[in-house]
Amino acid sequence: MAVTLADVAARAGVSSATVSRVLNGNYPVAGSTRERVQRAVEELDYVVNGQARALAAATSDLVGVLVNDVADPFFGLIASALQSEIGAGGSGPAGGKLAVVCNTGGSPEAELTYLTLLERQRAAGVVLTGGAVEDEAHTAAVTARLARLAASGTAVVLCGRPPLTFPDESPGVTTVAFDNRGGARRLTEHLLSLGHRKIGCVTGPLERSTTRHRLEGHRAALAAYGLGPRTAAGADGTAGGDASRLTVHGGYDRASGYDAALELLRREPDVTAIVAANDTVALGVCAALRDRGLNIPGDISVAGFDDLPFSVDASPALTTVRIPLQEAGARAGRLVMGRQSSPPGGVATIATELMVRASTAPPKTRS
Amino acid sequence: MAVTLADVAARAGVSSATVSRVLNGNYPVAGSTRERVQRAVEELDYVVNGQARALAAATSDLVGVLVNDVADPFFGLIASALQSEIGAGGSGPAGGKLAVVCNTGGSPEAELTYLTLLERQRAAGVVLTGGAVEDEAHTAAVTARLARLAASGTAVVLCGRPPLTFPDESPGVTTVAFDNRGGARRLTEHLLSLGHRKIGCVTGPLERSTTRHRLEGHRAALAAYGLGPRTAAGADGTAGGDASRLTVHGGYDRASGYDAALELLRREPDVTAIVAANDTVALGVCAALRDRGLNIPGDISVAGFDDLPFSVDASPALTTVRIPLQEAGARAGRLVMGRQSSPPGGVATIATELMVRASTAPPKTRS
DNA sequence: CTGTTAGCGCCTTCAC
DNA sequence: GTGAAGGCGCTAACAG
Repeated sequence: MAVTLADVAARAGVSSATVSRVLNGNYPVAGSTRERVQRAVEELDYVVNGQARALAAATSDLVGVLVNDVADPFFGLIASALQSEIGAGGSGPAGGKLAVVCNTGGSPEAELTYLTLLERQRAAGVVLTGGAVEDEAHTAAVTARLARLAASGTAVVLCGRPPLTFPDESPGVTTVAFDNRGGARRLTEHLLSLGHRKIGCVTGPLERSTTRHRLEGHRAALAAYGLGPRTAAGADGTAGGDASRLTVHGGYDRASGYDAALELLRREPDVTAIVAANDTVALGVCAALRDRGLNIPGDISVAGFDDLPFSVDASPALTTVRIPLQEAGARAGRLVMGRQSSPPGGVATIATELMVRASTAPPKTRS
Repeated sequence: MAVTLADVAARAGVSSATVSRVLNGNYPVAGSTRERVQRAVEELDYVVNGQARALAAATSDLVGVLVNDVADPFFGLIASALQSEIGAGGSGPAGGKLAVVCNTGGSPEAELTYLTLLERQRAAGVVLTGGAVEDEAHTAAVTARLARLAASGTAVVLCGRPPLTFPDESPGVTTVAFDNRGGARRLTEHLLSLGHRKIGCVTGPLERSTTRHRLEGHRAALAAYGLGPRTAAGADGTAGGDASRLTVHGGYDRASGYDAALELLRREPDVTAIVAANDTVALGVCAALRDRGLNIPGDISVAGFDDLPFSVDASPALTTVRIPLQEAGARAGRLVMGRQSSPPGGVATIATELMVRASTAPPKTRS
């Protein structure tokens, strides 16, 4: 079948150990011998067997990357930057790993299943991206799994999800977190400062950390303006500011945005602005508003989140909160490769930036 | 360190061979023994060593996916569908492979490098996506490499690139091709039928097969309308239809579209329509036209290609050619897994569909 | 500097 | 049905 180390050794007239040394280059070998070996390798078109090497050396060339869906630009950008970062570099020890991309679809079970598959492969590292599902049992399961991976030498990095707390001392799991809360707060403050008071909120799935953080930021901004949610008792829903009535939950997809916008208009026709769960959802919101004959931002302002590439080309260009996803992905890549030291406390928080564009404007003055 | 088969065997009071048989389930084992083994596995939190298994059984759980860039929705959609297809299914033999995503950035060298890395890993399959670089030496190198991979049992699938011709009998390399030529032709015919005669063409990188095919389709449509490129001799550039002057090459990115549109307007201010290399480029074209104060489609019509998700939300909604990328990716996944038989001739051509939306309209009548 | 010798952890004929 | 033994291809001590 395939040519092996022994074949090369035979052809070069040396022992297989010598060939191994030449290949790995981390051991002194005489120049003439080295050349002979290299020639034999070329002539035989020899390609090392990574699995055998991995088994013998107890190393791995694989790094797992868990994403909800690579087709979603949010994850695509992270995965791309990450892959480029770990794939580059020499074919030596700390360079040239392969990225194993796993679509979990946001399913906790899939997450655990892939974690098992990666553990099977004795992956050199694992990166979990995107918001976490905030279910106690699942969090515990993931924590335990990651602790085990880390303990067995797998580098574990969290990117875009909140840090995990481990029972024992931190097993070296590092986190690249996004400042979703701060970004959301600044975004809502921007709308408030424009004069909006009835701000609809189309959020993501209830159980995800990203959803919660963005919602918290939004509410914090409202509260600072005295528009916090009132206690349910005695609330009659007359005055503006009823946070729960102005909040609609949905998925992180365009269709959810479309539906949620219609629902919002039904509940509160006077809404003057809508903050969406992310840019994709915002596009759905915009489409719904247009279909209703509403002008953006003339009649209603709309804002997204993430600043995905298409946002600037949307109609109108979307006001949003920028997350430097490629930087984050690259950083996660460096961390998982051990090319960059872990930040103090094991958590690096990536700042987010408000991008004011054409989809937000002061509310229409009442006619 | 990690718990091994032997540990499980010891705990269950059986031989390691028996444990192996229980795990793989492809051999008769007594019910009681099986239960004992399974309990031991659970109690010890045993996870098979994929590398050792791969080495011993000469199998692999890895499928390589070469893309230009996963962050590009075109590739992201293919990769996503592919991953979901191969990742699903039981953890048995023909189910549950891991997708190794490799960003080549369109570089021939990177392509070969990753092919080597995947060969190292003895990948179960390899899928090359997107247009090929049409360089003779490189094509030969890739062909040789793929022939070797295929010969050694690796399933090789081409997705979105033209079929390769192998010196010997076809080594079972199957191709999922896109009808770029037909799609481009119908798109340009659409513009011609609207009355356009000076149609600018912003194409992709010269050396890529996708670029060539789309350009061929475009030119075929023009030729059918008697607007083919005139022979250089005696051409004075007066009449419309000078294909080369109306064609600008660039990359497959937004910035290229922006620049190319400006260049096109410089060369030929009377252009009434522009077909772009793909949707991303089209967005750049639209941005440039807007910045020039031109209305789309009032002053100039613009069309894209691929029908990426954001195209429908562009301003105005983009007329484009739809390629069912997820279907293609899923099919490539099934083919590489051997779950679907190869099409006759080894080539399946995916049809493309013209999507007429708001960015194209009849040309403005001369004032 | 180079060859020899053991395994890495698992699968897979063979016997029983 | 189950155990014993050999080997997958390579690396890593250990001698020399």
